[in-house]
Amino acid sequence: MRLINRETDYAVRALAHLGDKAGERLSVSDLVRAVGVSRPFLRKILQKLEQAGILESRKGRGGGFKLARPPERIMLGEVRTVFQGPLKTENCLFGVRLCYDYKTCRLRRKMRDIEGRLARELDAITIQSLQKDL
Amino acid sequence: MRLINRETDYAVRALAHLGDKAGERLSVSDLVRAVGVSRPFLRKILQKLEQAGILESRKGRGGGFKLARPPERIMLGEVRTVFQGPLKTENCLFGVRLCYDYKTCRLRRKMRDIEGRLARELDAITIQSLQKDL
DNA sequence: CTATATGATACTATATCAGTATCATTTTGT
DNA sequence: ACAAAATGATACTGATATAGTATCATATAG
Ligand code: FES
Ligand code: FES
Repeated sequence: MRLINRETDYAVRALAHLGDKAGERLSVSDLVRAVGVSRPFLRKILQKLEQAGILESRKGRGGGFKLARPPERIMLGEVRTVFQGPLKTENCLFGVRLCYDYKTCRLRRKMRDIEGRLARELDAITIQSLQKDL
Repeated sequence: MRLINRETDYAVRALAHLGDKAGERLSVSDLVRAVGVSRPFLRKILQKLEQAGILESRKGRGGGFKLARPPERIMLGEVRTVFQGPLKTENCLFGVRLCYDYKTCRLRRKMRDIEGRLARELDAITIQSLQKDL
């Protein structure tokens, strides 16, 4: 199992690069160079980040993307959720269906605690902490 | 992302049921009843557990499966690894390829720590702790 | 008013997950 | 010996998630 997939990976690299540039707006071309991934794929990723409110975009000549917030307020956990969904499932963390006895299930509580801790740890990593020029 | 998939789920239920029976050998038919999953699928799961050294099997009439170890020495993390592979990847936890600068990568270390903690937490949950008759 | 940039969306390919089917081999009871 | 009852090994199929591409619409600067 991968905790972090390709889209999240590229997203974080792009965000860290934008963080390096201290709030500047960059074009997809700039980011393609920095991240090292195909242009159409990165475009899709950036659009998702924009929809999630992590990036702000501007269309037209001279357009591009900039961070919607300072890099110390963008968390790895949040970025991960955009591309891979939340860690928690609604009812039962353990498989799709319910256990034979949901009410008395001890594992459910334990797994919930573990996933909660994991989520907090992922949220403790900010984009700022991943910038080059720290 | 699911921390635990279906195979691991069913495997744990089967193991917990075997634990309830205190080292008894049970047939697939017994376990199908206890776990509530199709017979061929459970068979595949049990065979993997046998290959992993978590179950012992006996063929032929009156055969079946029993725990290869006491339930307090079978860990959720180990079972999970049988079906979903290890948490850690060799080089870089972050995506498939290396970062632009592997040596100076701060994220790699952080993710390694997080994954390490997660693995320890999963290993702290034993089959015994999930048995009905605790 | 056009070149340049992103927005929206649909499509394709590949990998992983979930589940089924089949035949071989071992063991036990008669 | 032999048939019934069990698991072993393995190949196959369908569904879902991941990874990536392609196309046309829309906004903006000059
Ligand atoms: S109710 Fe889902 S693991 Fe127990
Ligand atoms: S080297 Fe892989 S995340 Fe940095």
